[in-house]
Amino acid sequence: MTLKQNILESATQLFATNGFRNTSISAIAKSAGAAEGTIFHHFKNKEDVFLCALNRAKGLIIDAVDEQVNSRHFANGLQMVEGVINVYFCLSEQLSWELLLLFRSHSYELASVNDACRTTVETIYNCFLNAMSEGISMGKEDGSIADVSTSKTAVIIFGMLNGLLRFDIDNIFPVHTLYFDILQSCRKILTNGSDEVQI
Amino acid sequence: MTLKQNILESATQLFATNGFRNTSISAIAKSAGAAEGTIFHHFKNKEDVFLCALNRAKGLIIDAVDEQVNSRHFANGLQMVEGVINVYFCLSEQLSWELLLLFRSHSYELASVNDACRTTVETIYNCFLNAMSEGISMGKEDGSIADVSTSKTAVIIFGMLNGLLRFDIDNIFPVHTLYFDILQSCRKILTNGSDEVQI
DNA sequence: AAACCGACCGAGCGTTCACTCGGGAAATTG
DNA sequence: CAATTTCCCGAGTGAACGCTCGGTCGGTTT
Repeated sequence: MTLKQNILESATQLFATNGFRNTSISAIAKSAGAAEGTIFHHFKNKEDVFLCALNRAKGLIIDAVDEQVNSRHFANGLQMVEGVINVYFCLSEQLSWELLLLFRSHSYELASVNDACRTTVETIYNCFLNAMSEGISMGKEDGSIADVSTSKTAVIIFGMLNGLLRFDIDNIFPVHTLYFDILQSCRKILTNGSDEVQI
Repeated sequence: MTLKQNILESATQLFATNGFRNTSISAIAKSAGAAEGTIFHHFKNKEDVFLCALNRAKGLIIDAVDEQVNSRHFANGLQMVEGVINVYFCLSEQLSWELLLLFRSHSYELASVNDACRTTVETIYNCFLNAMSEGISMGKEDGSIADVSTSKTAVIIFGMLNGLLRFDIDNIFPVHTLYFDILQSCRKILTNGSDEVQI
């Protein structure tokens, strides 16, 4: 582990927990065991640190999705969608710092003025959405999913996961205990009748 | 409109758009047409300004829900739930500053250490959740809604709305165009079969 | 009229923080 | 080995900002 990587990892954790503005360079330096000057040797400025941390998170998230979804085989489309949902829940624990970083408002605010940031954020979201869409269109062909709009349904289900996960993060409701209920709700959205809904 | 109210309104808009840390007292003062000292005459400190703005938002939101849901009569439970969903979408435009303020991370972070803030945030969320729960249990009695867990389903649907609304706010997807698709998905969650799903 | 009081003002203070800079140590190159 | 580059350090700087404080002004009370 090089010092530069160490800085990025510390920055990820601190930005994720305290936000961009509430995280000082000196705090990152202390956490990474580096001097303040060292950070500005490796990165242009504080914003660059955030961007590089977000890029690192993008790599980790995409790799995880590739490994746990894209390289796996699913019996049918519905199961693939459920696989994506499951991966998202798992990643919220395995890569909690990285997802928290993505959820920070600074990511979106920076994305609206910085092209590099926008593509990074979009890439992460599309990674999930594409996998979800692929599962839905596969399911529409093999009959496990009803005739719904692929892209719209993907956005709705993904938005639902995001909203519920944020409830968990923000300590509003312990949504993790609702995993099976959420899966059930997603099945209802994807299948029209109750006949196909079973555990 | 007193100067104090003016300050709270300006604070709401600035906190909502820029966040707590990125909003300076001087900016609020300038926007409200007041001097910095005046703000500290009416409020203990910057955090107090935020808290009072959040409390003001709570009042506005609860009044709106009371007026548009609790005082209205619905033909059945399902329609009441759809009414709550509709109100939530409407409020995201009518009271956009107030909802944005609630969505700011500072609200949750402050809520975890400040009792007054926590009850304020909880009150706002419970306002929607209670209305939703009431609609669901009513629907289970009149037959318009299937036999689902009232509280769990309320959280899931509300979480879905929250997640999708944030997609809109964060400029990830223009979710407002999906209103009818979202309603349709909620109906599927609330009713087991496709027989009851119709526009 | 005198005393009082709340609303309001804005200069000033102390702190925090992003960023610079000059320099040292280690690695790389010729 | 000398020269050069890379990595790393931490004191110093200037700007931003939360908050204090002494003061003015208009209305109310005695």
